[in-house]
Amino acid sequence: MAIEKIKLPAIKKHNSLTDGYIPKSSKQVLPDKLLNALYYKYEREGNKFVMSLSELKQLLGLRSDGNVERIYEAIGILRHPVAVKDFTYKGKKAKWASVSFLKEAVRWVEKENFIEFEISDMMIEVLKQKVGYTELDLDICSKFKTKYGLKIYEMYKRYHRIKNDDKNLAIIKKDLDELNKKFGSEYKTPSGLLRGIRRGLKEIKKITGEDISCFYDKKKKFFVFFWKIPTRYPKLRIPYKRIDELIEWYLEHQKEAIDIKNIQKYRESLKKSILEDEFDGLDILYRGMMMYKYNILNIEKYYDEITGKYKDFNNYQPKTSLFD
DNA sequence: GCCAACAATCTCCTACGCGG
DNA sequence: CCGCGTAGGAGATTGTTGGC
Repeated sequence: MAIEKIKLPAIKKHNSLTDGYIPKSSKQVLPDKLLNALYYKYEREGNKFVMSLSELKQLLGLRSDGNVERIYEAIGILRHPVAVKDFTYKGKKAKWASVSFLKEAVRWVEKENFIEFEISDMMIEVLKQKVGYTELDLDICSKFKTKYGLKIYEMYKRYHRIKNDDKNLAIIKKDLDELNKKFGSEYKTPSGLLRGIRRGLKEIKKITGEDISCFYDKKKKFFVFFWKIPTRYPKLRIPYKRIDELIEWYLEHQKEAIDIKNIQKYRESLKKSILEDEFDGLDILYRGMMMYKYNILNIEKYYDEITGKYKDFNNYQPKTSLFD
């Protein structure tokens, strides 16, 4: 069936946990990936939820069997307490607190293939206040094998379009202490840390294709990360009257959408991201709709390469033979 | 000091067989 | 079907050493 050729973009997930506000994850990426996966569930289902082992493995990007011990270990790390200062919780101001991200995780005998999680609301609040939101794509995050790659990628997503003097270049500066904290390392010299950074940048390039560079400024004593800011397209690139139709088309072909509890709210968030041109894979989706719903083959006729905008099409010719 | 090369250890992933 | 344990390999991580 032709329709299977359309590759739909993954739903975006928020992640506010990118700045090392978790216990030192030593040499592993897994606790970081687990954090992303749990936050993803938290956003959808609140602070208590059950998750099957297979779903968890999928979210962590583990394809093989027999990783249970490693998962237990990662869960253990997220239960370590962290000291946090100066935040507001439920209208009250706190000076200091000792909090752990995960309150408890249980695997009951009677429900063997599931793990029951309870996440700390307070910790989520702290993280939101301290570091804000970063949109991450779990499908991409789960592919990382090195903590350097994942951490730098999270930073990259967070400061993706950061403003600088040079409008075409995003620049982030961090000193040795900040990065040691971020990576959970204890390097005493910049050169040691640079090795890991280079490996991470190489991995990011391999996984996402994004080109990020980094060097150490010896005089000012900080690391400089920089990348080209992609050219901005006009905000709305498809005809306005096609937006709702495109969302319906997306939902029809999006298996994950079945799990969404508040479908109307989800529709609104999709619309907003299309209006702001923040919807990953808009082109593929829109072209897919033109091609498979309307049987339009000369798509380029409606697309302006320079502005990235699509002209509307009027020739309504529904394809009737699609499912024959 | 920094860096490259070497080396020891660790992590991640897969394949396979076993048992429910 | 699912999960568990194990073995083994690729590659990641980190410490060390010698040269500049």
